[in-house]
Amino acid sequence: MLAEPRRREILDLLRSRERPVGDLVERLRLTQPAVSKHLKVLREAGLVEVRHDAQRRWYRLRPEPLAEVDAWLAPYRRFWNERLDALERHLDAMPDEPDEGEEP
Amino acid sequence: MLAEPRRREILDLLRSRERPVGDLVERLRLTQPAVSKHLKVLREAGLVEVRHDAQRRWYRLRPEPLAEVDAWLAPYRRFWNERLDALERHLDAMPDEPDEGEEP
DNA sequence: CAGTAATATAACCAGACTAGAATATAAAGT
DNA sequence: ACTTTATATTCTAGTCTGGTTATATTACTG
Repeated sequence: MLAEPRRREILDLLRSRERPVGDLVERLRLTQPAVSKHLKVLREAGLVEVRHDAQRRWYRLRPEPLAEVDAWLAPYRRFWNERLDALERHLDAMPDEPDEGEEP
Repeated sequence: MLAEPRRREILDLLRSRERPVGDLVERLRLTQPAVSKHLKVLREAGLVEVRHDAQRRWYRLRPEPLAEVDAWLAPYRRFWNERLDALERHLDAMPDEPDEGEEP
């Protein structure tokens, strides 16, 4: 889902402002159907929403689902902060100790 | 990459402690080759690292790459916080207004 | 050294995914 | 009503991916 680079590009573009499909087509240098299909996926995942204005469809970002990703990430953030802190303390305490590491 | 549910499960398991492959195989109820392949992907993405202990391979989490994901997510976090704040203020200010969007 | 345990790699397959071309739909403009 | 503009959908072909079975590798054990 967020692995798809085009999809991430779309999200990045929508972060600054809402945009019609044609605008995204230009910037991504993809065909219009391809973009529409990505938008469909993003819509169904709840990551974007549409506003109809005559024939134009304005797409914009929706915050909630990314908050979920963020929530999933939260425990990892704790984890890596601990580890990095520990590393810092380690380096700070013993600045010329050889590394015990196992590199294949 | 992180879209893969099995891969996320593996990461979740490794968050608590380092584990040998067989342990992951049991818990995921997947065949051993499948797990080994996921681990390869995770290794190449730098998300996990291995320690050799006789025939056993102990896998453990590496913090750095998730920090990158977090960094990618950061601007979105700003975005949705703003939006949710705005929504709150909106609901607070006009408790019985019908819903409609705001333009840039 | 033969045998076994733990894991990795190879070969293969079925389903999912993406992109393109062609076509359909929807709303305006004339 | 016909045409144009903007977007969606369908069909199809190629690629990617995750899983399985079978085999190889690596390290301990008798």
